[in-house]
Amino acid sequence: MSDLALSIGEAARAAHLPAKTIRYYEEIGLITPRRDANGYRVFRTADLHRLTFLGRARSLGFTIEDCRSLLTLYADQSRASAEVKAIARAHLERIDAKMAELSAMRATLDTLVQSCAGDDRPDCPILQDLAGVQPEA
Amino acid sequence: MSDLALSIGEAARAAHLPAKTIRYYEEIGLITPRRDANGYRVFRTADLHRLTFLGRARSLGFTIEDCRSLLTLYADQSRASAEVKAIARAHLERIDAKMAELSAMRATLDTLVQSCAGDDRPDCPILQDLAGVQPEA
DNA sequence: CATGGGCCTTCCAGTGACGGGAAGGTCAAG
DNA sequence: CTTGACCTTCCCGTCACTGGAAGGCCCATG
Repeated sequence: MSDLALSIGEAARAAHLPAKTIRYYEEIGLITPRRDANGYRVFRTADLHRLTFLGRARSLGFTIEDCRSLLTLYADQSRASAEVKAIARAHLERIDAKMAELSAMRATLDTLVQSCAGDDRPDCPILQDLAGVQPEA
Repeated sequence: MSDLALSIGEAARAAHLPAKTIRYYEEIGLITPRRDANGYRVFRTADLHRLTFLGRARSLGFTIEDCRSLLTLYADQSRASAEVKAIARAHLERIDAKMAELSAMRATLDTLVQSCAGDDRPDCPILQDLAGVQPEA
C-alpha cells in the first residue's frame, strides 16, 4: 500500500503530459492534488492514474467534458458500462462526421490541385473555382 | 459596368455568410468596404466577389491566413499558378495528416466500443483501456 | 409629431484546450 | 552566499468566429 508523492514535474514525466496541462486540469477540477507545506502540488498514485487516464482519453480525441464524465464513471464502481459505451459511440460519430467533412474537402481540393499547371503562368483553375467560376463542361 | 451597393445584411444574404463574420473579415483586413455618410458599410461588386471567394475557400478548410494569401494572388494578374498550387498542396497535406490521425483514433475507439457489452454491469473494457490496463492476451 | 420595428454601429466577452512568459518563492549543492 | 533548478500564481495569446449589450439611423404607422 505504498503511495507515491510526486512533484508536478515528476508527475508530468510519469504521465507524459506537460506540467502546464496538469495545472490546467486542476484548475478545471479534473484532478485535486494535495498541497505540501510550501504550496507545492503533491501527486499520489490515484492522481497519477487519473492523469494517465486523461492523457489516453484526450489522445483518443475525447473532449474535456467527455473526460470529466468518463472519470466519474471510472471512479464509480456501480456504473453501467452502457453509459461509457454511449459516450464512446457518440464520439465515434463525431469522428465519422469530421472524417466525412475532411474527405469531401480532400476530394475537391485534390481535383483542383490536379487541374492546376503549377507553373509561372497566371492561369489557375484553383483560383477560378474559389472565385465561383464554373468549370467548362 | 453597373456596380452594386449593398448593406451588410444584403451582402450577407448574397454571400451566404453571417454579417458578424463579414465584420470580422473587415476587422482583420480581408475586405475594406466603403462607408456611407451614416457610417453604414457599403459593399460593391468587388467586395462581393471577395466575400464569396472567402466563403468558398473557408469551406474547403483553408485557414484565414491561407485565404489572405490566396486573395492576394487572386488580385495579382501576374501571379504564378505555382504559388496557388503550393498553398493548396500544403493544405491537402494538412488534411491528410488530420485524416490519418482521426483514422487511428477511430480504429482504436471502434475496437473498444465493439468489446464493451454496454449493459448495466460495471465491467467495461473501454474504461480499462483508458486506465492503461493491458487487455489479456 | 411620437413611436415602434428593423436595420445598422461599436465594443466587450466567451468559446476549447491549452502554451508562453513574467514575477517571485523554495530548496539543495557548491 | 549564490546559483540554478524547481515550484507558484497571474495574465495574455491562440483560431475563427459568436453572442449580446448599448446605442444610432431610418421609414412607416397612428
